[in-house]
Amino acid sequence: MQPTLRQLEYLVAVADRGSFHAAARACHVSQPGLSAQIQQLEGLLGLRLFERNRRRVLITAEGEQIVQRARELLAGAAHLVEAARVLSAPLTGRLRLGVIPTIAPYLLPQLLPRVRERYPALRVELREGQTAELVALLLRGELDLLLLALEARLAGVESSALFRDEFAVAMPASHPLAARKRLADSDLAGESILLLEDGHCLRDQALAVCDQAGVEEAANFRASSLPTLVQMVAAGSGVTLLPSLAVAVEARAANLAVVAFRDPAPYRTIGLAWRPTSPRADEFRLLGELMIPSHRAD
Amino acid sequence: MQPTLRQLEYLVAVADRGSFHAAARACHVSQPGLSAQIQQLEGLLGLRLFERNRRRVLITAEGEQIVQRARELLAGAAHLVEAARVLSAPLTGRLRLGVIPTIAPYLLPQLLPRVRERYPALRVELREGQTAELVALLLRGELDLLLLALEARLAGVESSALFRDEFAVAMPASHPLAARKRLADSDLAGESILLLEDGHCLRDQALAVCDQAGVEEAANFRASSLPTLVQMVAAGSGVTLLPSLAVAVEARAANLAVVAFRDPAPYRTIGLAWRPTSPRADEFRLLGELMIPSHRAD
DNA sequence: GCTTCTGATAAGTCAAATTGATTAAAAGTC
DNA sequence: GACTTTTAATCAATTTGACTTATCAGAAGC
Repeated sequence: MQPTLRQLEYLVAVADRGSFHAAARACHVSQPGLSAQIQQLEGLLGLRLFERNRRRVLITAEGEQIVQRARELLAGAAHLVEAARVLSAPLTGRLRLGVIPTIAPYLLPQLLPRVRERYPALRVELREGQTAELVALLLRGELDLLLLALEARLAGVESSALFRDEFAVAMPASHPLAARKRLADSDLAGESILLLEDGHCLRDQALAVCDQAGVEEAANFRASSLPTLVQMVAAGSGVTLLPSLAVAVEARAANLAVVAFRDPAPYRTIGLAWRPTSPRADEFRLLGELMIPSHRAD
Repeated sequence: MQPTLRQLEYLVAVADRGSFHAAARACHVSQPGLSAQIQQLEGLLGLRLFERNRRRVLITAEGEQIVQRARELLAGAAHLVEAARVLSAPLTGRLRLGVIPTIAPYLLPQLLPRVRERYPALRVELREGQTAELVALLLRGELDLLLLALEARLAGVESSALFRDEFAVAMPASHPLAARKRLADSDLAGESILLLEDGHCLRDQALAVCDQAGVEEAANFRASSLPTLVQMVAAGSGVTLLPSLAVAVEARAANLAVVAFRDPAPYRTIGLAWRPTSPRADEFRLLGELMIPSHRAD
């Protein structure tokens, strides 16, 4: 014979709360009803799941193991239902999206209206944060999907690349290199390079480019955001690397020049990430198509 | 809301058999009862799982995906029940054990009586075969547990080492080395080494030892079993490597001498292997304790 | 000693799964 | 072309079993 999912729900509820009464309340059933189901489950499995001391409920060692399996099973059932919902109506309901600060202000203004138009039943809830924080929230189940740079260390998540975002060099308009059409890594030699503060994955990627070019970061200066960084560059404090995504917006600053690298230009990879167990992976790939620039352009 | 496990069982049955009638028969319910449950499931999930043509049942693309998840869920439920059975009464019921031919005749005669004595409710069903064949059977679910040498390529299984089985050198009693107490690798130089035929993992391990010792296999001879190999050695055709496990039995051959290697002697690792998803892993480790020589000796 | 927890028990209720009989449609058979 | 067979759906009746309320017995706190 087989236990029912409901019995397993009750089991997990009692294990979580350490009380039949509290568990019954949480499951919206009466305590005797829940007790009966637990007893039936114990009979079915042939072992005692709880020690009842008249005063306190203690889970047995065997019960602990069964509870763990029950949790996985219930999660699987929830995923099945969620997968069905996705299949019957993809991209509807709530989608909690995390975006890093060096993407959000540049991609979202074009993206969100397109999403609203294409998937009007999708309710996007945004959260801006740095990669490490977003990944932690994703794995804890407080976010559904991340939009970020895939070069960062992404442990325990599944991801899909969307497009390359090439770096360019931003400098004061008066800078000697400002008149050049294209730059090589080596042209940066001797420049004072300004970067974002710690924690931004863009900082790490820019540092990697500097490493390769043999340039060092300017001491005593780290900006907390890209707009600030650009202002400092425009004010003549140095040069910086700017992702193409940000150029259209940030290059409007007065006294700023932006010059691209020669091919092959350094780049970061913009992509999506989700929990490997998420039943919505197909949905996310579909949504990703809206985010690719060639699609935005049409 | 949540589907019930029973509904998922019915779903899988219909998907497997392509017929409501056949599925109902297999589930021991009436066809209307099963139909009703499938309809309810479709309503619950909000999608059509089957296309009914009045004549033939076709599963939809969405249904296919749900069925796959349902299968996993049902397997998980079965594993939970199985785990409970193991917890309440470990080492009872049927255990289908696969053993390789270079272990079976030497370890089982002592092991099986001990198992019968210690776990009288355990019904051991034996199957002898080479590693590759046994692993395939294990993964297909036709065996529960393997007893073999862990040096072999074991993909997709979980394993646990039991003990080291050191190699010794078997030779004709008249051989010049037969009088030595211990041998080094280098003493084998110039010898004609006889080995088992292809497919035996013991052959690969012995070859590795020969490689290290710089000795080559004798051409034109490969034995199909250890006893044959030992007979050939006793008849003067050459020398061979014999695992300690086999020495007690095989060294009884007339005109045969067996000499151990100096420390560190080459060895193979005898261990157990099972499916990573098997709920009986704890049980297997328990059984493994009976197989360790120090335990056999008491 | 009283109250107030705890979980187990008993009896009755009710929703829902199931059954058997039947129907409608499609495909094969003569 | 009429007949048989087989399909899944439908309907009414039945049974099952999860659920409820009311109650009990033991343990702890005041």
